[in-house]
Amino acid sequence: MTTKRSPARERLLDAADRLFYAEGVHTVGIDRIIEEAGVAKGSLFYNFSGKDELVAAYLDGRGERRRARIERHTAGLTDPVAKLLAVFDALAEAVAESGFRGCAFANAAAEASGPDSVEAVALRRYRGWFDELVLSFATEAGYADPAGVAERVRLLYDGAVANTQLDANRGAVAVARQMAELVLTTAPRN
Amino acid sequence: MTTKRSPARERLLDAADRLFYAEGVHTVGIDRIIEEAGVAKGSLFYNFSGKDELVAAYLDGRGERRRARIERHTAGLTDPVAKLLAVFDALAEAVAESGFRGCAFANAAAEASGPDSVEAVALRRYRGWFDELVLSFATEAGYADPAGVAERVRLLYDGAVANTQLDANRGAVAVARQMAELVLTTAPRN
DNA sequence: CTCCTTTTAGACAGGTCTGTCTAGTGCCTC
DNA sequence: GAGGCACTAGACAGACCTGTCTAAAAGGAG
Repeated sequence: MTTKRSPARERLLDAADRLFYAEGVHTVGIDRIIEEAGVAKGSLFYNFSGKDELVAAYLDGRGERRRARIERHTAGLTDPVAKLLAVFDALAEAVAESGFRGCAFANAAAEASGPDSVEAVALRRYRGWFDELVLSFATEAGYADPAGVAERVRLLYDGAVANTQLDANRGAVAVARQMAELVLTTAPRN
Repeated sequence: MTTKRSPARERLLDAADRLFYAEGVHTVGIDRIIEEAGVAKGSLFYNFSGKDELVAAYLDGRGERRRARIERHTAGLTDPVAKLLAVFDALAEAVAESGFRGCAFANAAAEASGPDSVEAVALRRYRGWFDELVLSFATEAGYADPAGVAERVRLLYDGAVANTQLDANRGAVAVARQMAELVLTTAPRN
């Protein structure tokens, strides 16, 4: 009952995270993953019910790491406006890592088979969390229209992600942060 | 040598446009397309060299229609700032149509097999065109930093697309346009 | 009417992909 | 040392998917 995890499971998740993110959930088959993980095919089906569950675990891991990263950047900050800006700092850090290819959830959902697929469900869950987080910061900051402020911040965030991914524009996050700063300092507060 | 097109080819393109956009290039097989088009499988391979060419033709059509839509919204306008804002009006029109599911190029590229795939090539072509268009308007408007203005407009545009798609947020385009207006009226000019 | 292009229906081949199954191997614990 | 857990290697089944092929029909143009 210890928290010790089997190495096969971890190696599978590592390989899935790398390959699914870099090349797409649909493009990468389980044979590629078990080969990269150095694991027998049986181990995949022993640890996961199937590819779908592996995909779900991959997205869960991505979400958890994103949550942790934002947490790390907002921890210690008391000003909610600073927290909103720190979300962009967290993004800048993610973008700076090699192999950035946009939002894992958005990419996975783009190739999903339907609105009930694990990819679509994971996307909705992630977006729900993210929307709520930004809205809670905006509310905490005492803006007259917190939902409107949150919407603008989200729009800039998504724009930065898309622009980085589509145009390989490395400065997009900084620009978005700058624009967010403008929005946050000029929006009316209670 | 007339411009008359074979109905089979057109019906194939119609079906491909609908299905590929709604469900993804990878998810939809040629059997689905020929069935929806009411056409024999042989006709697909008679009119196209294979699925890749059909995908390329689908994306070409999307690009052409987007170009025409923006052209329609900017035609008659003389003020380049108004032209930049008209790009958002064109987007608003596209978003209002039922079944909007984000950028066809970005979605296709997300499930592409590699950087040399027809999807990735089409995306780069489209982004090149779009970047150039926005930059040319910004230059025409006489901004001190046309590239910076273009970058901000693109970021807002992409953010609006992503926000509409990911959050089913119908007001995102209007918000993005508003923010663009702010950027365009406050940015320094020569 | 005749030629040539386009289209049809469907069988078929060859590939890939997920998932199952078997038989056996370490390894840890009791 | 016995039993259960995690894992291995690989064959195999079954589904799906692209693309080919055949034999024939429709249709317009000269």
